Amino acid sequence: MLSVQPHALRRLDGSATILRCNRDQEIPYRPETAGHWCYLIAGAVRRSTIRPDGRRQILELMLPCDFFFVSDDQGGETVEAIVGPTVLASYPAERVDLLADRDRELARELRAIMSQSLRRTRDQLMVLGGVTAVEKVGWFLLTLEKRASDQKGQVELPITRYDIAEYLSVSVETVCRAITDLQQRGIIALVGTRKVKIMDRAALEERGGTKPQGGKLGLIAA
Amino acid sequence: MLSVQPHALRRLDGSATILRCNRDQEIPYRPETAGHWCYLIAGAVRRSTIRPDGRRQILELMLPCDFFFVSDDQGGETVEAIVGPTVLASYPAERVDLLADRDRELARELRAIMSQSLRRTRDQLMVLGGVTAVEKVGWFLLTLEKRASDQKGQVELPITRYDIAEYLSVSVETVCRAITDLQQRGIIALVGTRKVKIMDRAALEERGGTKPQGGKLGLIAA
DNA sequence: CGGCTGGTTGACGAATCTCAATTTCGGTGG
DNA sequence: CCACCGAAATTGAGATTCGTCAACCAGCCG
Repeated sequence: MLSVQPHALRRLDGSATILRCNRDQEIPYRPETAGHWCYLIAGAVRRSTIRPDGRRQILELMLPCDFFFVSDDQGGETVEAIVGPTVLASYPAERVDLLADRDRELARELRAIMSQSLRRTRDQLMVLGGVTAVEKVGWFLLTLEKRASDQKGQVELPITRYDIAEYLSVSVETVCRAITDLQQRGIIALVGTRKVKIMDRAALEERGGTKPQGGKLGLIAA
Repeated sequence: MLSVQPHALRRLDGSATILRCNRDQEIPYRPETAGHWCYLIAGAVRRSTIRPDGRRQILELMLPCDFFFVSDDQGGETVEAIVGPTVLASYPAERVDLLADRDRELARELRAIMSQSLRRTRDQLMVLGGVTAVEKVGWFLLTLEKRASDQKGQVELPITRYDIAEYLSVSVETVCRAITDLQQRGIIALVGTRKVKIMDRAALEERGGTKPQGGKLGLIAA
């Protein structure tokens, strides 16, 4: 995942296939490939897995301009579109590998992409780890604002409460209660059910604690 | 992190520096570098971060034969030895990058390493996510057995209960209680406090649910 | 209008955290 | 070799948070 399109990756454009997906539809792939890299153009995508107890855990959330890899054998993971029309560009892994073999810049950017994906996963891990439900939701809102700020201080929620719950590993009800709580304390304000205004960022960061470090793109910043 | 030393990485040996660390000592680095890759020879290493509430979260646990990256600017993360004498080989990032530019096989192996690190982090994330404390500990024991099996069905715990607690995001007391519980049900047996025999693997996997997928090394298995 | 999905709120119980006390283990010095 | 010390490990009791179950509201679409 990467929010800034690195320029070396542009050289892949020639081998791109445009995919359009509906809601809850798995990202398609051609069985003859070893997987493919995707660049998300519009919509939202989740990488998720099912727990033995039947609940779903969202492992990664992709938003427009993110770059990510989809293996054909996800080993229990599924990658699917979450919202209405989701559009993405797909690049066969073989071709990417071949290009990277000859293009050192591309190779480094691929490492940078994975590095950032790793960083985000670690951030998510830290949040799941311990903080309270309100803090989890607060962190989620801040993260989302950094990644997909509608306007400064305003976030359009691209996903349902259920998805948020599965992303943060809490029950839907708890997500609702947390949002309500933040609202009543004047830290956020809801516009409809899918748009959030951040009224008191400091409080949100303090409670959420974990200032999500959106992350510059270090060259191999693990 | 990688438990199998890929052979292309051997070509780095020329530029290796051997580091020896004591317990709780941060992995040293030279300020003039952009970071370094490390190959853990003996001991154990943790990558951790401090939560706003003061608690520490272990984000990654490195065991002998693991390969991992240490950035000089960890952005709040620290990487340090956990046990007595920890020995590792260090390779400056610049040199690795330069070599990877010319060595496609090395470049691919680097991607594979990061890919596995990502997979493990996702596994950990999933465990933190929802399961009960007993299941967390069970999963941890199984994972550890796969990565560092003393003998089959026997695990030497390289780290303290406190570290386990910080890795699994539960309190130390809860870790103890979980271990006691597993013992009383005959699923595991303790030999001293730092060695565990797995008596009933099936039960452990079932309860722990999440069968930790130690992970073969797919070439770019994201 | 009726059904359905998504969202919200309340009450209750279970699991975990916190605080506190106690025991075990390892090493260190006499 | 033994006594002693501190860190690690364990156990208990009470407080708190969160999940579950259940009811209810609000758009949306046929």
